[in-house]
This record gives sequence, structure tokens and C-alpha cells, in this order.
Amino acid sequence: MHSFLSLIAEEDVPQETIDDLKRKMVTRKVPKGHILLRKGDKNSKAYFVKSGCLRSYAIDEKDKEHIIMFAPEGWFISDIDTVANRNSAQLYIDAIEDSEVEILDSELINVFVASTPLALQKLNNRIAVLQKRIIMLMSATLQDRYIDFLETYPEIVQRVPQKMIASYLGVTPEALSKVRGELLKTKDEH
Amino acid sequence: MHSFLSLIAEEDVPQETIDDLKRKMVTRKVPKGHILLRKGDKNSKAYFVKSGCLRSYAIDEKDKEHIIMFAPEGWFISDIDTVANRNSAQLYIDAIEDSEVEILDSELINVFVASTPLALQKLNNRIAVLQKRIIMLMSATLQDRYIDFLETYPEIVQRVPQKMIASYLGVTPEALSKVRGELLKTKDEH
DNA sequence: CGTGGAGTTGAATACGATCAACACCGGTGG
DNA sequence: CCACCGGTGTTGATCGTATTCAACTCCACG
Repeated sequence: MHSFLSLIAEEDVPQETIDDLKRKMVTRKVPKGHILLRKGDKNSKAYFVKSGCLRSYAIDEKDKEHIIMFAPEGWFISDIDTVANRNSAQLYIDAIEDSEVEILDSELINVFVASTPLALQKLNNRIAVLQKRIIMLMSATLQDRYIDFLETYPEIVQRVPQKMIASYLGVTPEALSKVRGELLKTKDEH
Repeated sequence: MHSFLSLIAEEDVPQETIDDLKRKMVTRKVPKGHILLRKGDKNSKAYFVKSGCLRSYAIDEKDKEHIIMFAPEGWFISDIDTVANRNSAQLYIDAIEDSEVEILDSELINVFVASTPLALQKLNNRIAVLQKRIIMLMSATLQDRYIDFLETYPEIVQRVPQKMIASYLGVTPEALSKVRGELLKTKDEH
């Protein structure tokens, strides 16, 4: 079972800190489609996904959604900057499957960060992922980016509608559909 | 004068920690063009820029440079993920002006992170900046991205060659030049 | 059964890449 | 002092990739 506490169980965290976390942690069910965070919200929280799948995204001036990340079970998702600094949210977060999450407010996050290097590792890793994505957007064709996505997140491809993957890759659903058509064609040429 | 120690002077850091940092901090001059970090290097460090300007960048399979960030005086720059996790570097870092830097190895960074929330704020802010850039790459035209760059980093525009700004924006120098031409034209139409 | 959302396909269009030519310095060496 | 050179930036023509708009199929779900 995916849970925040089992995640840090192997870490060198004092029992009293664990007890503290256990007391303050809130678990919540989130039905598919439910929006947990909207741009402008002040109560920005982080979520650890126990089951299901969430996503975070921005909406631009032309009302287009741009998906920042997917979070299947075992992942954290948040508008990190606005949780930590208590600013109003920049992103939206919603459930793309019926899900169950554990809620971490900024106090709990501070405990998490202070008690194990794991939190810092996650932040560093997040930066590396974002940087790689920027380089891919700047240098790779859509086809290469799609193939990279398939290899990096094979489990997500199965669960998420194509138009959301297109949104993540930064292209229209039509463009992604055509690339998929080409890939099938070149694969059949054996 | 920009220095790491004056940066944390206002923070609530114990004197002994400051003394410790002061003892271990190394300052170094870096002439324009000198490369501090190459892809594959194992001795990845973070740098606080006292004067001058550095940049970090990736080189893709077609030998094209993609600039990740500029760091004028007062900024940190590093391949964060590889410093913290002691992996081999993914990025290059070099000086685009004669510069002076303070060197922070992973031990010093740990002290920094542990002694003040400032380090965490910087990481969170970095994530926010990277996310915004991804959204800009996915949704905005080159012209809008360039205008945004001008507004966000006016001091950098003055100091950095256009081809590097083009590299940061993810386009060819020719494309940026044409956008600049259009902007001048529409501005002259008064 | 229908109805609407998701995905596919095609035609026309827009935007940036590529390639090439050229202007404009800022050195450097004769 | 000037001639030369390489690097930077500009401009134009052509090409390629993704967007836009539209029509259509296929299901899942009422």
C-alpha cells in the first residue's frame, strides 16, 4: 500500500516525529474530475497520492490547459512554491481517476524536510526533470518527445487520455495522433 | 559587495555556523570563457557569483547548446541534482564575463540548507521559474517569450550576446533577430 | 438506441529552421 | 595606421513541422 508514512519508514526518522506526522496527517478521497486546487486559491497544499492519479496544470490566456505533471500512486503533487511561501496558487490540481490522497500542509512539509534528506532529494530530482523537459522542448521533435515519454512513463501512458499526453508534450491532440500514426506505420514495415 | 555570507547575514544563523562556512568557503576568479563544469564531470559544485556572469547549458546530439540559466552577481548556479547526489554532471557551466565565484561543495550546501529556510526557498523558486518557462515554451509565441525575457531579466539583456538569449529562448539567432526587427518596426509606427 | 467526447485524417495555413549572402564592428598584425 | 579577419547580427528565399479548421469514426454512457 502506498502511503507517506511507509515511504519514510526506511529513513532515519525519530519515532516521535513519525507519531507526530501520523497524528496530523489527513487522508481524503477525491473522485475523478474533482478539483483540489485552482489558480488564485490561498489554501495551497501538497498531496501524496495513495491510489488513483492526479495532475497539475496551468491555463493560459487562450483557455488552453498545459499539464505540468501527472501523479499516480506513490507520487507527491503540489504547487510547491505556493505551498511553501503561502502565495496564491498558480496551478490547478485535479483527479483524473478516483483517487485517495494524504494532505500535507506547509507545517507538515517543514517537518518532512527537516527530518530526512528524502524531501530535498525529491526537490532536486524535480528540478532535474523540469530541466530535461525544457531541453526536450527546445531540441527534440514531437516524435522524439513522445517516444521519450513512452519510455519514461510507460505506466502513465496506459491510464491517461491521449489529449492529456498531448497537453503534457505541448502540442495539439491532432499532432500527437498523426505522430502515432507514423510510428505504427514504420513499425509495421518489417 | 555580493557574497554568500552577506546573503545569509540577515538570516537567523548561529555565529558558529557562519564561522564554519567562512572557514570552508573558497573564492575563485574565473576568466571569461573558462569552463567550470563539463558533462560527465564528477566534481560537480555549486557557485555563488560575486561578480561577472556565468551560464549553465546542455549540448544535444546535434552539438547545439541550450542555455538553462544565466547567473549574474548575487545568483547561485549549479547542476543541483548532480551536486547533491554526486552523480556525473549533465550540464556545462562557464563564465561569459570575467567573474569571481564562491565555491560550495555538497557539504557546504547541506550546512546552508540546514541552517536557514533561504536555501529551500531558492529551490522552490527555481522550480517555479522552470515551470513558468515550460508553460511559456508550450503556449507563447517567440515574440511573447522574448518580451517576457526583456521584462524579467532586463539587466541580463544588456550584458549577454543575442545568440545566447536565442539559445535560452529555444530558437535560432536568425529567428530572434527577425522578431527584434518586427518589434522595432511596430514601435516606430507612432 | 442516441449523444457527446475522444481520436483520426485531410487541406490550408503559420511559424520557425535552414541555408546563404551581406553589413558591421573589434581586434591583430603587418 | 590601415588591411584583414572572425565573430555577431541582419535579411531574404525556401522548406518542414505543427496549428487550425473541418469532417468523420468509434465507443462509453446515459
